Amino acid sequence: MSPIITYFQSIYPLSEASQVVLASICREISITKNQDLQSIGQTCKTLYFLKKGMARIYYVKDGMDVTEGFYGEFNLIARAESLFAGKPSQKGIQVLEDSELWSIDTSTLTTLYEEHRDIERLFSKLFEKAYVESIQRIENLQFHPAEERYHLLEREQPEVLKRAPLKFIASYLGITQVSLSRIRAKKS
Amino acid sequence: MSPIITYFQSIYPLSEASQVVLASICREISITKNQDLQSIGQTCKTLYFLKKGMARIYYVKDGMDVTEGFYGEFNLIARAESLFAGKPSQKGIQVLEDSELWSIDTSTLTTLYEEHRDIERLFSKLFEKAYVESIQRIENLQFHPAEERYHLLEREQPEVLKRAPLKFIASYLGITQVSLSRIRAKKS
DNA sequence: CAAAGTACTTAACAAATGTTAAATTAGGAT
DNA sequence: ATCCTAATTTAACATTTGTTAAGTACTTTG
Repeated sequence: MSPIITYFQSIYPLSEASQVVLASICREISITKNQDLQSIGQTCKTLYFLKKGMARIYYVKDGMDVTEGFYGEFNLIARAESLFAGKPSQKGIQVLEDSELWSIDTSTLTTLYEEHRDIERLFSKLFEKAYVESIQRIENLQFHPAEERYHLLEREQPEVLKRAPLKFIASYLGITQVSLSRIRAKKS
Repeated sequence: MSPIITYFQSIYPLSEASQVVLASICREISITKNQDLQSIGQTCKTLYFLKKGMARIYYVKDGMDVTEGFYGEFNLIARAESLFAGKPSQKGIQVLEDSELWSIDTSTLTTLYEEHRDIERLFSKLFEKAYVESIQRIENLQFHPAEERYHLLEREQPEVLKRAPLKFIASYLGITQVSLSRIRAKKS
């Protein structure tokens, strides 16, 4: 049993048949450090789940690279705003290290929905999960000062602090590299 | 045809039968200014759509009242993090003025999903929409300074500036009332 | 190994936002 | 209308964060 199917089962139970057909449309791919999985301007038509490695979604604002989020193993990676609207995304997906992942073509996936209602519900649940995470992120950004946001990240995604360069972490937290360096210095 | 069904149709087309059964579970309710529609601590089991009026979702952090979002006519109002997890919400829903709305009990709604797949998809779409809005809100909070966030709100939800008191708007923007007053003063 | 680039830190100063408190204005209640 | 309260603005000062620039340390590469 592929580990991604095991993961899916933990989110929403699937029939035998659904497991098989879903596994059949998951492609395994590898990608090397710093490569773009999806570039800015492409319309999101593929979902990804990391088997090994780490990725980020980013965009460019006023010429500055801004990291919107970090994604580790088994996290759903997609640019929802593009996927749901069918429009080109202003965001790209990049891996921070050599990574292996599963990719799922969304148009193939949605054709399965008719026959396999459990698959449709599985992905509804995955997007619900992503939605709830985005709500929590709003809370963090809205009322925690930069230093608290840093410690929150430290608590909730400690791997990010080890695996991502400072500039990505800083823009993710909504502050400058210099500010982040200052916050780090305070700790010791 | 109830206006709420017309609105639903614009999101996802429904069969005649689905329209009728869905309309039958929409209850119309009225509530007076400053009342809580849902209190902090309750588990979210009801979805609301405003017919007339304005509402906000809020929570309390460090004794401070924080407005998470403002909702106008036909907006889906729900505390998703509680609904999807089935756990009590740390957030409340309050109306800012005398309001009329439709309420939908979620457990009744989900029983309709089995027979009416279009209804299930409609609500999936409504939550997708809310998800995309939350992603945009993250972008706003992450990289716009307070003054830009204010002007964004002015552009995207101008009614809020007229209908909500300053303190709610300030906490929504993630700043103090005093800061917001300063920003306003600059304009003229 | 040397050189060049990248990542990270530190410092000094500027700008933005927070804090406290007082002054002003607007609305509601009687 | 008048009083009372809540909402908003203004001011003065403290703190946080941004900006620029320099310096150190670490990687990569020839």
